[in-house]
Parts: sequence; C-alpha cells; structure tokens
Amino acid sequence: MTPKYKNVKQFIKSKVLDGSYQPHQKIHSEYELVNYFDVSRHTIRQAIGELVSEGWLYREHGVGTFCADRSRFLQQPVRKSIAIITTYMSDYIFPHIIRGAESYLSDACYNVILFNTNNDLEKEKSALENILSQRVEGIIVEPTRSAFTNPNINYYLNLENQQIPFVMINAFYEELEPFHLVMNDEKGGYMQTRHLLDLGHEKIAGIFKNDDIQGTRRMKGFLKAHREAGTPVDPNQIITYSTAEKFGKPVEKIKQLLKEASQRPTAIVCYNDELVIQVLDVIREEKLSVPDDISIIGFDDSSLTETTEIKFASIKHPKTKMGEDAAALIVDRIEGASEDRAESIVYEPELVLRNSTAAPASGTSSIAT
Amino acid sequence: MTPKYKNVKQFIKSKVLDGSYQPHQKIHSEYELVNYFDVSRHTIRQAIGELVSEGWLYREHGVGTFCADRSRFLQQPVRKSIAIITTYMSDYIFPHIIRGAESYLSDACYNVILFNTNNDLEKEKSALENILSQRVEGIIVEPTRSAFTNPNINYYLNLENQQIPFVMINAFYEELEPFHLVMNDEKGGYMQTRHLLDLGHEKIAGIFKNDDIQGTRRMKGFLKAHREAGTPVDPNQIITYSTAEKFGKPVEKIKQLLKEASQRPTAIVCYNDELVIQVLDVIREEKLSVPDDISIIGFDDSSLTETTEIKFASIKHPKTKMGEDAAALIVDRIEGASEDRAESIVYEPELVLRNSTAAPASGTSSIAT
DNA sequence: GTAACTAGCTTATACGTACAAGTTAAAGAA
DNA sequence: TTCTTTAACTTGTACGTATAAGCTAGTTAC
Repeated sequence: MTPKYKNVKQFIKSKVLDGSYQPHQKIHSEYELVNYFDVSRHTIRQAIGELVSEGWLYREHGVGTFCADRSRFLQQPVRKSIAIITTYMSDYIFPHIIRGAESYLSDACYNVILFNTNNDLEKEKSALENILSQRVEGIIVEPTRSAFTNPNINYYLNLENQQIPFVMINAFYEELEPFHLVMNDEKGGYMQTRHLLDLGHEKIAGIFKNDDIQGTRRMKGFLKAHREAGTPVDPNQIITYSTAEKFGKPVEKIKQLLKEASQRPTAIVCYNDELVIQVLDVIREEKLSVPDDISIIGFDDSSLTETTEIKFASIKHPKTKMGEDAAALIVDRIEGASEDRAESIVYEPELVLRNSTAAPASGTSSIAT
Repeated sequence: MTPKYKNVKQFIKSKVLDGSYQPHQKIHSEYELVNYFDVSRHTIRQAIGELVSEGWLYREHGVGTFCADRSRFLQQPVRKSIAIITTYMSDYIFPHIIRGAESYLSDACYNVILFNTNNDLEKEKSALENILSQRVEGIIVEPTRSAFTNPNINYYLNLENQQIPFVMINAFYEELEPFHLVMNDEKGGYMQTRHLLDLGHEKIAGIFKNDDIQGTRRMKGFLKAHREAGTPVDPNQIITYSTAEKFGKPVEKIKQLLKEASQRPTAIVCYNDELVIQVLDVIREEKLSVPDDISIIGFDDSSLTETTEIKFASIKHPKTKMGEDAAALIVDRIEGASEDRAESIVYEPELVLRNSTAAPASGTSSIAT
C-alpha cells in the first residue's frame, strides 16, 4: 500500500511533467487538493513540501503554490575562496592586514570572503557556520577575545576534521595549537619598557588590554623588563581594560595618576597607538609636556604615530606583510606544494623612536612639580 | 519571532557543524528532542525533515536519525555573493564603508567578496572580469579615477546586459547613469568655504584632489561660495593634486604659500581630513597657530579630527551608513521586492565645528597676532 | 475618484492524537 | 544453549484543530 501523500506527490509531479502546470503557473490550492483527494491538509502539505524541497514547486505565502522553472540547471565553475574573519575590520591596523591578504590572494586567483565579528563570539560562530556549510578552501582568522576559552572551539576542531586549513593572526587559542602569525608581544612589551628604563625612568605606568592575548603578553614583557632591571613595579601604575571599556576606563585611570604629583609616572607604556592618542589628550589637559615631563611609547607603529604634534615612539607591526604572509601560508597549505615550508611565523618587534621619549626630568632634575 | 522549528533546525545544524554529531552518528531521537525543546513531535519532525532534504541528516526507519557525511556532497549550497570593489580599502574612511556593507549583507545572508584596485584601472578590469565569470548577484563599486573616462565602461555595460545590478559609491561615471550613493560634494565644498567667508576670511587657500569627481565637485563649491560672497579667488591659492602626488605636492605647495607673508592665506579648505593632518605639520613647522593665525577645515569628519592637539572642523560623511545603504540598495534590486523604493541617495553635508576656525586676525578683528 | 477598510482567500506554524511499521534487546520457552 | 516471543523503542503515516500571517479584490467612506 503506497502512502497517500506519495500518490498526491506523483499526481502533481505528473502535471508538471506533462505541462498541465506551466512554469510560474499557480497550482491548485491546498484545500482544493484536500477535497479532491479526500485526505487531510497535513497529507497534502507533506506531498507539496517534498516537491518544493526537490525543486518542482515553490510557495508564496498568502498567494499560492507555483510550478517551478526547472530550466535553470546552468551552474558555472566557482573560483576558489578564502574566508577572512576579523574582529574589527574597519579600525586601526586591521584594514592593512586585510589589504595585504587580498593583494596576495587575488594574485593567486582566490576570492576573498569577508566576515566581521565585532569581537562578538556569536558572530564568530555564525561566520564559522557559514564557512563550514559552503565550499571555502581555507580561513584566515583573527581570534575573538583570545585571552579567554573559546566556546566555538568545536567548530575549529571540525575544520580540522574536514581538512579545511586555517591560520590565526595576531593571537591564537593555545589549546588548538594552530598555525599562527603573531608578533612576539612579550618581547615587544619588554622592549617598550626596557627603552624607558634605560633612559633612567623608575616610575613607569603601563596600560594594557586584558581580554586578548596580545595585552597579557605585552604586560608580561613590561613586568619582565622591570624585574630584570631590578626596578620594583608599583601595582597602582598598571592599568588594564577590556575592549568594552576602551573609551572610558584607561583615560580616567591615567588622569587620576597624572593629577596626583606623588603618583605621577615619568613615563607611560601603552598597549597600542590608539591608546597613546587618548592618553596624549589627558597629558595636554594636565598641561604636561612630552617628552619633558612624561615619556610615552605606543605599539604597532601605525600612521597615528605621525598624525599629532608629538611624533611618538612605537613598536613596528608587520601589518600588510602579515596579511600577505598569512595568505601565502594558507595557499601553501591548500595547494600542499611544500608541506615542510608552511609554518607559523613569530615577528620580532622593532623599536621605532621618535621624539616622545627622553630621560626623566626629576630624580636629577629641575622641572617643578 | 523566529518559528520554533527553525530554532530546532539551527540547534541540530550547529551540532553537525561543530562536530558534536559526527557523520553516521545517531542523533537524539524525536521524543528526546520533544522533551528537550518542549514542543510537539510535529515541530521536531518538520525541523528534521528539512534538514534531511537539505542533506544534513538521514533517517532509518525504526532505527533512528543520523548525521550525514557531507564531505563529498559539500559543493552544492553556495551562498549568494555580493562583490565590493574599492580603491583603497585599507585607508581612511573606506574600511568603515566596507564594514557597514558587510554588516548588512551578512544579516541578509550574502557573502561579501572583496576586491581592491589601488586606484589601478587594470586591477579594476581584472576584478570585473572575475565577477563576470562567476556567479555574483550584485556589486558595490567605488569607481577608480572617477574624474576621467573609464576604459572599463564595456564591462559595466555588460553587467547591465547580464542583469547583474551594481551601485556606485562616493562617485560615479556620469555616462553610465548608474544607481549611486554619494555626498553632495559641491555643497560640502561650498559649506566649508562659506563658513570661512562668513567668519570674515578673504584669502582662503583650497587644496583639492583632481583625479576623482569628489575633488572637482568640492572645488566647484569652493568657487561658488567665493562668487556668491563677491570675494575674488586668487588662482595661486588653489592647489590641486593627483592621487600619486598625495604625499608630496600639496605639502610643498602650501609650504610655499605659508612662507611668504604676502601670499599667506588666513584660512585653508582641505579636500579631506588626511590632508589636514599633513597641512597641520606644515603650519607647526612655520610656527603658526590654529585658529589664531590660520583657520583650517577638513572633509569627511573622520576620527582624525580628534587625534591631534587641534580638534578640527570637518564635513560629516555617512561612512558606515553609506555602506549599509549601498548594501540595502543592491539587495533590494536583486530581490526585486520593491522596484520603486530602490533609488540613488545623495547625502546632504553637515558642518561639524571644533576649535580650528575663527575670525581672521587681521582685517576687522581683535585677536592678537 | 481615491483611499481606507474588510472579507475571504492563501500558506505558515503549532498543538494534539492515533496507529503503523521497522528494529533491538531482554525475557521466556524449548 | 538456542530459539521465540514480546516489550520498548525508533521512525512513518494520517487524522484533527487552532491561530497567525500575507495577499487580493471588493466594498465603503470620504
């Protein structure tokens, strides 16, 4: 005994095939079919539902069910694609990384598909789901909230199962041991701080982000430099902030430090150049001068170092080159030409001095407090 | 309110994608899911039914429902894609435009494929060829060297033939009469200049780009404001430059003007905020002060207006919103839901004042020199 | 004439019930 | 032990009901 819904299905299919239903023509309504076959609406819907999912029909809410146009079976070859997932694609140095990757990948005949997470794990999840459900050859990903355990870890493991290569840039989840391209952030933080210690500073404030690995590593370097120099670190001089607090907390905290002469540091190590810009505003407000009263140093050596009246020191970040390298690495792993050559890269930091650092005025000095 | 069965569907799909359900592994039974989600079995069956027809799962009568092995079947469900072609994707306000578009398009379930031209017509050509030879549903393009005739015009005409909709942002090729989203650049240039004229300035320098339409339009506004105010324009006070000359010519020319007191303008209208940053360096070099000696005004109201010690006036640019609008417009045209609603947008400029403009010191004024 | 409303159609979602049919493994009989 | 039965579970088919939501055309009100 064939099920009723299969009879209905066959009946409609025949009408499509013999031309009784022409493409885009409305077929009988569900209730008409209910009466015609003397079955329940559920049965009719089951038959139509399957025909829709098989491409014979399509439905329009409130209008009716229509015969599909099956003449379109032409599908052209699709170029291979690489997905890039970034946290804040429009800000700061990220666009440069993307441009580097785009440049390499378009030369290598790959499409670049872009996903932006806004540092939102839900968005990262939906990006990964999209990627897993299409054909993407590889992924360049900048991890979201890299200092914490990532709930999307399963998706990354599944990428490995499905042999879709991915590389992580700027930071990476330790537990995954993925291919990665990162700065030596600890050394970078060390170099920032060491430079200031060498100049004779003894009271150095450090402002670091605490929800990505870069921040915690740079702070580690900050502490290491102090330890090595035998200079004690005053916990009050360390300020940490999360991405959400970016535009409030660090500025307020540093303002407090600068206001009280007893607390005031003679130098400030900043997590990145964006932060330097914010801190410079505070310094101007307090009528202090750089580098006479306060030395300051940023990280990433972005174009911001040159935009203001104070051209400030920073640590060089590969930016565009990192994008290119990431693209090259992923293409290598896809095309498998050189299994051995493909490996992670740790970029060594480089100090770029400008006129924002100098020996401290006090201690030996003459500037009034 | 998303339907319940879609939630169930998404839940199961996530489990497949993140690998919780491995291929050929039995998933939870229908009644387990009924209890878990507290919905009827009908709802569960609807969700599973769709996932089966989409190839995520398969069922065995009397045994259970299983995760399908998608590894070879994977090529089928390709998401629709929109291409974005930009001139300088990493610089200045462009990343914000892209982010706006990405945000809208990912919500609307489109992939974003990125092409960067570096203002190189050859690259624009190869991007268009790529797009035409794949299945791309629509294009958002920022024209390359828009002030000149475009040799790639045939590709755009061919896009029209193939009924692939495109919209142009920031500028557009007049001869194509495409859908477009642009600033009212002439009015913007007019407002910059008018503000300075209203303050009493009579010798205003204008620095404009000459290889895109934005530049020529803004200059037109600059001239119109002068004409309307009855203030003659000294041709020596107008500086134009091409993209290639961006980092040399405008700075040198303005330096010449500022050095000679007889030529020195009391105010400067800049093509955009990036240029203001460069000009501010020259002003500092010449030991002039803003706004006492010189007023200055930028265009685009980018974050640069707040980075330096002088917070400068600018003309507001929609940036992220422009990206969103462009995406909405292209999606509208693809899905054809509202043929009449889809139309070009001209954004009206808005003057944002900060502390970079004031009445001129000489002439009628009281501010000490 | 036009605009707003409404009745009546369509499909969409969701609850319930019942029984059929296939599979599995434990319980019981040989 | 080995075979058979059966209980308990799985998915499959099929009915009924209700309400929501979208579209269209005709009617009404202005």
